[in-house]
Amino acid sequence: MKAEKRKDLILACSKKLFAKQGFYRTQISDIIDEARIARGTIYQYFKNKEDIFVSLLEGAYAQWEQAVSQAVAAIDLKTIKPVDYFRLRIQTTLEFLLADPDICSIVLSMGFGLPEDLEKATRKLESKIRDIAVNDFMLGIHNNHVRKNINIDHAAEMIAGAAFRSAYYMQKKAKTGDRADIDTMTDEIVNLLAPGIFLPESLKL
Amino acid sequence: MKAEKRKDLILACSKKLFAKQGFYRTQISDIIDEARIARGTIYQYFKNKEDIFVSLLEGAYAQWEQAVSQAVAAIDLKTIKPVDYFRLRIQTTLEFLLADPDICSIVLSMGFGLPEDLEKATRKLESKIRDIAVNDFMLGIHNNHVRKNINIDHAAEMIAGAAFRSAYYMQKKAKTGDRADIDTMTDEIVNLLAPGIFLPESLKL
Amino acid sequence: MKAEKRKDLILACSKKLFAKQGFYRTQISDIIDEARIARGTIYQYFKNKEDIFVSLLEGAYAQWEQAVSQAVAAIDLKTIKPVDYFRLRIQTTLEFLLADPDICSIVLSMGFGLPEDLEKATRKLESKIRDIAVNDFMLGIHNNHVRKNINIDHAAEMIAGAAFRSAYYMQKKAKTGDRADIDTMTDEIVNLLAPGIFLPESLKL
Amino acid sequence: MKAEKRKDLILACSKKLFAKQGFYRTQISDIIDEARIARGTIYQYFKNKEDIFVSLLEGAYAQWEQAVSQAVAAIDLKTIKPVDYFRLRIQTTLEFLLADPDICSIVLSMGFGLPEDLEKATRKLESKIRDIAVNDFMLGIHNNHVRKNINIDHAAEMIAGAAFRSAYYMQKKAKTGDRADIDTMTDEIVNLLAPGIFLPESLKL
DNA sequence: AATGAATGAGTGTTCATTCAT
DNA sequence: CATGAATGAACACTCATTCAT
Repeated sequence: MKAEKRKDLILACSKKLFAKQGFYRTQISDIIDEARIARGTIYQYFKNKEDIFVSLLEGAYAQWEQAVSQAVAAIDLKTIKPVDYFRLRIQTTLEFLLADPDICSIVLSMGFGLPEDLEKATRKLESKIRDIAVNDFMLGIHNNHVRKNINIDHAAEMIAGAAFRSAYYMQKKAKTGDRADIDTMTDEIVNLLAPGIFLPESLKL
Repeated sequence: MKAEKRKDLILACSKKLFAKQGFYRTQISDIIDEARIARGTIYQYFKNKEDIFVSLLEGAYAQWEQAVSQAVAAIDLKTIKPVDYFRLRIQTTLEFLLADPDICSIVLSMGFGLPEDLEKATRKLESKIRDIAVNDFMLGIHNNHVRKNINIDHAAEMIAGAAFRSAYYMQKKAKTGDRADIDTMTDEIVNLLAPGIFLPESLKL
Repeated sequence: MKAEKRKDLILACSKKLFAKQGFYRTQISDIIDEARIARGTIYQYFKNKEDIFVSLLEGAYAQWEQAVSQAVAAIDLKTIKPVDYFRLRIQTTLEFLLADPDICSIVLSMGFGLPEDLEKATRKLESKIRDIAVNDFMLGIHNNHVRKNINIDHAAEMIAGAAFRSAYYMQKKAKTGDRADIDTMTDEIVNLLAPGIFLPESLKL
Repeated sequence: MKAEKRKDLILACSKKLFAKQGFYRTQISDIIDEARIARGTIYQYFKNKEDIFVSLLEGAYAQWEQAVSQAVAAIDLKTIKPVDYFRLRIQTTLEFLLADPDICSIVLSMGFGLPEDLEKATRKLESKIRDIAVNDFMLGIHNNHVRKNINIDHAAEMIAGAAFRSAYYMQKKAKTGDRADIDTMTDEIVNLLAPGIFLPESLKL
């Protein structure tokens, strides 16, 4: 149990540093200073610096999956209105991203200039968010709630972009991430995007 | 003139490499191999590696400003319809980003993990796009075309995100960046966002 | 007694590894993996890695001394013929080296690139073999069996070299080290060297 | 040309250090101190530490081949007596080993505990000497100069061992390596080994 | 102006040893 | 006694930058 604590400590400190300085500018020295551990200790828990990074993102990915499935479990899919379903998705995503703003920064800011493995890990979370949006769109079109001429992939891409950007915006504006802020932010996103997505009659429900 | 050629060569090669591999993974060795020049030559034209990066982005920024002012000069601000003005903005931005997909990659992907100076240079272009959106929104509200309860900053942030993401999406989908692709893409963005921005009567014009 | 077992286990595993990989490439991790003990346990029985190495060689040295004295005790020094005495020396040495091929590898292959202490321990066995050869030569000259113009030191050096090399050769050729192989090998060494050492009349005895 | 000088300097200093301390105890720091160059300079000429080692041995190997072919070119193979041919081989080998005592130390002392590549490079010279001995033996048997019941491989192994050991012995005894010393040493080796190799009538020639 | 050999501070990683449990 | 997590000095190697030619 102590060991797990240690590993988590390293992950927590690394996350903070990666978020602030990125992968390359974060040195092993920074991490051990932050975690107040010895140089060698890191290598008892992680194969190398890349391994820390990948572990971090995979942890975040697991948390995200749990958050999404919890959110869906809490609603009645039979009666929920399309726009409210959309709103819930946005809200869940924002909550998750703001609960872990460092991961949000890392995913947002880590670019193409990473070794293949890290790149892949970084994009996994993003692409999963996109995939869910794609699924929702297909269902919405099938149920006659979403306009038929929408380019699903492109729209999903833009919505993912808008969500991440909003989370980034909240951080930048030093929004606290509490319920009120998230609700306001969610409303703004929904107000901006819903009219372009849903058919008028669905919107009026 | 020979000298200017040389400088441009270095910039062109660096841009390509920065776009593909990022700032940190791109080594001076890569650049001199690509440009087929000697190691020391680089330092005749640039103070250091960061200087190349900043020059690159400032060049892109200058081009962007020119593109934007040209686009505005070409239209009649008196008669243009609000949505068409919006469409033009999106189109100009997409054209610019796709004319220089490497710069697009760099701006999109270079994250917080850069030295302060580079970070600033990277964000400059992005923030300028945002600023113009903010101005347009304020004008639109004043002229009663844009709904009044919009959060201008946040909306601008999301639109910038959507634009960059769309350009990234086009690259990924290997769209050629020719007129037809850009027009389609522009329509999709406008169709998604315009209903959430403009008042119904403006939209119908 | 349990403790002694443990110490022997560490020595046995270390010997195997040192023989295969040498001193520097053999890590403490390798030894504990091989011996299936905990990291710290090693330091309960040995001061450090060097101490294991020295213990190993000193054990081998003790065994060698015992083997040599046993062999001499078994013969009648009064009646044995000079060449047979030589043959016995070679045989005893080969038997010993092949009984413990790992030690043979270690002594043969561990070179000058060791810390002074280890170097000394490694050479002790070799030099002892040489010393005995020197003594034998002196006796042989005194008794008029060995040609007088022999350079004793040099000859002893070469004979030691030949003996070790033969043992190495046997290992390499996957000779089993059983009696028949050793006898053949002994004959070959004696046939090669004896004519150059002994006076013709001694040889004919 | 300057560059070649530099490479040779690094090789010379490394050779000295490898001979004295072995591969593992010789650090890059030692080499740069000895050669009075900067850390990075080494890596301009060699891929890594192992590459220096291998280059060293391959250089020695090339020199050895040249020495051997020169020696054979200088004699009349038709008229030379078998023992004199043997003596010439021994002399050539000793001359070579003593001309470069550090290489001699390295080959003699580097053991099995090296990475595969280094091991192979180290053994190459040794095995070449053995191969030549094997060839000579086969010729000698065919011409009825060498006794037929000799085990060629084993004898070659022992002769190689004796030769290297003799060179090592000369170094240890601080023999100067000049002609007189080499001649004496050669005679001693020939006197010790020739009677066990050649048939009596060949020896008397 | 152009070159590319030389530089050396800085980096991730290893591994023998220690010590609290 | 046995354990194995923790340690940190030591290591090979990198790479942006300099500077003599």
